[in-house]
Amino acid sequence: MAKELTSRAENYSQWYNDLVIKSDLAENSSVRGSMVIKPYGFAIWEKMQAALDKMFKETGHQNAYFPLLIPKSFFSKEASHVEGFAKECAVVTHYRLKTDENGKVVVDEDAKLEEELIIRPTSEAIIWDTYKNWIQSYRDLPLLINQWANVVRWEMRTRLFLRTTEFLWQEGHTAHSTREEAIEEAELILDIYADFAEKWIGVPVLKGLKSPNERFAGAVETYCIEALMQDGKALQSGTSHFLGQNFAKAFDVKYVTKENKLEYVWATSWGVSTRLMGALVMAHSDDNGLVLPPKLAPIQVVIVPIYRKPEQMEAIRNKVDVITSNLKARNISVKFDDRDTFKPGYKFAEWELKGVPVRLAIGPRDLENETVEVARRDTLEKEVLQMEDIAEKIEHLLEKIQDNIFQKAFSFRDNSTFYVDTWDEFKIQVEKGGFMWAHWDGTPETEQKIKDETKATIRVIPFDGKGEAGKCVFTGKPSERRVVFARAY
RNA sequence: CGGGGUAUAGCGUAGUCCGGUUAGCGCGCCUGCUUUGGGAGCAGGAGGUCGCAGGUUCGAAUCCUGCUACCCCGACCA
Repeated sequence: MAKELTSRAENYSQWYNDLVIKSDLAENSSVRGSMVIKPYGFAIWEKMQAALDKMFKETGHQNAYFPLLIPKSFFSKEASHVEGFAKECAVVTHYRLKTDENGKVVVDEDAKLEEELIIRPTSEAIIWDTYKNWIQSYRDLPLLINQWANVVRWEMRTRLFLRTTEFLWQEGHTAHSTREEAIEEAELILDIYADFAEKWIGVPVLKGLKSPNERFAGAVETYCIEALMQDGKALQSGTSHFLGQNFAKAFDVKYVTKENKLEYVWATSWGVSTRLMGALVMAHSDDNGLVLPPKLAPIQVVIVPIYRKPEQMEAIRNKVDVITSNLKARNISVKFDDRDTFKPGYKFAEWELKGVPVRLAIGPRDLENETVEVARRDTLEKEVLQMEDIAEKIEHLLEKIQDNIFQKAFSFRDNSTFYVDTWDEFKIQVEKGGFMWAHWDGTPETEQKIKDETKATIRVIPFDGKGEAGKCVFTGKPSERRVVFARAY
């Protein structure tokens, strides 16, 4: 294992890359733009999945699975949807390989598909084509389906977790009988996402609407949660779309009302992806490595023995067995690092790099005094505690850590949030990073011009935005409320 | 897709300009002994089609031609 991590101050983006690789979350694969998620990283993703999946099910959603390959013609049905994704679709054109005269494997040109298949960049098309058959009556509604899947978007430039060619996500697709109910659904999901981000990942988020420029292709309204990373850039962390009747009309999905009238259904779609892993890494970690929120850490407590002789190790092991079973009884995941091939100092550094929230060290001194050294990853503080009720103390400590990293991220965001009223201020602040609450005249043209000049976009039109009126920071035209600008990932 | 760069062991690199013994070093890996409260030390060892394909030459990691892949900066994006 390499010893040094690039520091955040030195090169934030290098730090992020180093950290993801060195902490064993993921690595680049031999496939352009696609990563291998390694067991340690995947364990975190599985915990995210489990928590979200539970929340979806508790709110009446069911999981299903739809095909990876989508006939090309399906994409031409919703015009703005195609336009949004056309430039980044992988296309399957043949179904067979053969060996040529030089012994090389080549595509068999005789095996050309009648109609090309698109590897899903998102599943609206195939799902709405299916829903057409599932929905006839108001009794079939609402239809609340979620899918855990992989999708492919042929991005120009990729970064581990933040943007990869193939990524894992969940996508919810719901159908409703009224506009109001669909909007309610989109908002409900947004609340779930925000809750998950804050209570599990420990990342505070702003909730609100996207501006028209940033809206999902085919949506009437896009809701989002937006987080702020340590380098002052924003990360869109989840989106929930109110699709109106766009997809119902494109795929001809109608239902009969109680009054025996034929109506198009109302729709939503919503998703979060492995990008959340990127948010997790960038929000809390430091120059020593990952800092994982206890609720998502694959290993919550690691125990490092300190010993010289085999007899000491045995005495420690006996003590550790007791602690371990007490912790497990409280649903706390523990690892006893009894590898005899590494010294304690090495192990301390390694588990720090991997972000394990709590580390216990037990040596001869502790056995003698009935104590244990407890180190917390978030603050790097160490203290020696009495062994009595240790499991309970650790359980409380984990809660405290979960809370502390959220608070820390919250005050970071607070200190990186600015009210900006003039264009000069805007241009200066944008270089420093952070969320900028500014007035905007509401036109896509102005947003585009601001983006062209500063690379900053409207990240979110927040729900809790103060209703105060003002003048657009760029054009000086009247504005009803402030919106949040930032440079984004 | 535009601009720039790189390709040598699992990883990071020296050597390339100016061709010449057996391609060197660090990390990691293997074996042994000593070590263990913040990234151990010593000794020994294994590991290389020098990105691919041609060419020049007595001789190519090094020079020439073509190809490929990857990285960085833009435009695009969850």
